[in-house]
Amino acid sequence: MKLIDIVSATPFDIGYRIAFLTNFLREPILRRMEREKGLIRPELTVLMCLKFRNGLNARDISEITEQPSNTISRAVGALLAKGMISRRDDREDGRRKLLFLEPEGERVHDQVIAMFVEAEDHLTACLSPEERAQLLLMLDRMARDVPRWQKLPPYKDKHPDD
Amino acid sequence: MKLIDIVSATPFDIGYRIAFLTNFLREPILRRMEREKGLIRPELTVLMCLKFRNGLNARDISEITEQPSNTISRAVGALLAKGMISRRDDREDGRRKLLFLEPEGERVHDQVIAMFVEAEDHLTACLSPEERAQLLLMLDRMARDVPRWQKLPPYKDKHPDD
DNA sequence: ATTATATTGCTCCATATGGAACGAATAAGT
DNA sequence: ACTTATTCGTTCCATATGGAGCAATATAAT
Repeated sequence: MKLIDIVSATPFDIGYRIAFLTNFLREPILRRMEREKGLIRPELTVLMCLKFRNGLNARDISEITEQPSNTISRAVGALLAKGMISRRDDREDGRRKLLFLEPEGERVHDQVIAMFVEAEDHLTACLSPEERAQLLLMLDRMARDVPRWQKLPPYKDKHPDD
Repeated sequence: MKLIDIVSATPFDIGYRIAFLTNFLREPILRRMEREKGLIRPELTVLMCLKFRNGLNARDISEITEQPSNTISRAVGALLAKGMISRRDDREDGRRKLLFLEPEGERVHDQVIAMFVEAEDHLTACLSPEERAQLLLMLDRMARDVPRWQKLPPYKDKHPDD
C-alpha cells in the first residue's frame, strides 16, 4: 500500500495532494541543505527575502513570512556569524537594524535554489507545456487568494464538545 | 510587500507555490489541532492510516508515510494512553503489534478532517468546477509520479566547492 | 518635560522531531 | 542445533522551532 492511496481516500483531494507533494519535494532538499550547507530553514527564508529585497530588517521579514520574530532573530544571528549577511543601524530609527545579503550568502542561496529548480523539473516532468502553464496560473490564483480566507475567523469546529 | 511576490520571483514557480499553499492551508489547522485536541502531527498520521486500514502495525505506518520509526512509536504510545487506538500482539509474529482505531480516535480524526475539508473549500473557491477537476487530475498524476524521481540519487549539487 | 504606549530585537523555556543505537523476537544459513 | 542476520519497537540524545516575556529605543499624550 502506498501513501497516495490514503491520500486518494480523503475528502480533501486537492489540499492533501498539495501537502503530499510539498512533503516529498521540499523536505529532502531542506534536509540536505541542513546537512551539507549547515543552513536551517529560517536562514534560507532570510536569504530569500534579502535576495528579493536588500535592506529589510528582521521585523519586515517576520511579517512578510509570518514567521515568529524569535525564529527570524536566531536565523539572522547565525547568518551574521557565518558572514552571509551584514547589518547596520538605521539612521532614522535606532531600533531598526537593516540587513544586507553578502556574496557568501548569495552564493549559498543560489546553490540551494538550484536544488529546488532541479526538483521542480522532476515534479513537472509528467505535464505537457500547456498543462504546466495552466497549472501555474491556477496555483498563482489560489496563492493570491490566500489572504482573503486566511484572516477569516479560525475555521469553525463543527463538533465542539461531542 | 507580500510573500507571494517573493514566490513569484523565484525560478521554481510551481513547487514554491505548492509549498506556499501547503504552509497556509495545513499549518494553521495542525496548530489548532495541537492546541484544541491535544494531538500532535504524527498522531494524526497514525489515525489516518488506521482509518484507511485497521490492523496495521507501527512499522507499516512508518514505511507508508516515510516517517521515522521513533516518531510513529511515540505517536502510538500517546494514542494508546488516550484510548484512541488499541493494540494486540500478532499471533503469527511475536514482534509485531497490531493497531486498531477505537471510537474515540475515529471521532477526533473526523473532527480534524472536517477542518481540512472546510479549508479546502476556501482554497478552491477561486476555481471553476472544470478547473478544479483539471487541477485534481494534474496533482494526482504528479503525486503518483513521485516514486519515479524520489528514489533517484540525491539531486546533484551543481556548485560543489566554488 | 514627563508619563504612557508601541515597536524592535532578543533570551528563556517548553516541546516536537529526527538520528543513532539497543533489546527482544524471528528468520536464515550452516 | 547453533550461530548469524534481520526485523520490530523503543529509548536516549541533539536540535529546530514556537510562545511568552524582557530590555532598549522611539513615539504620543498631557
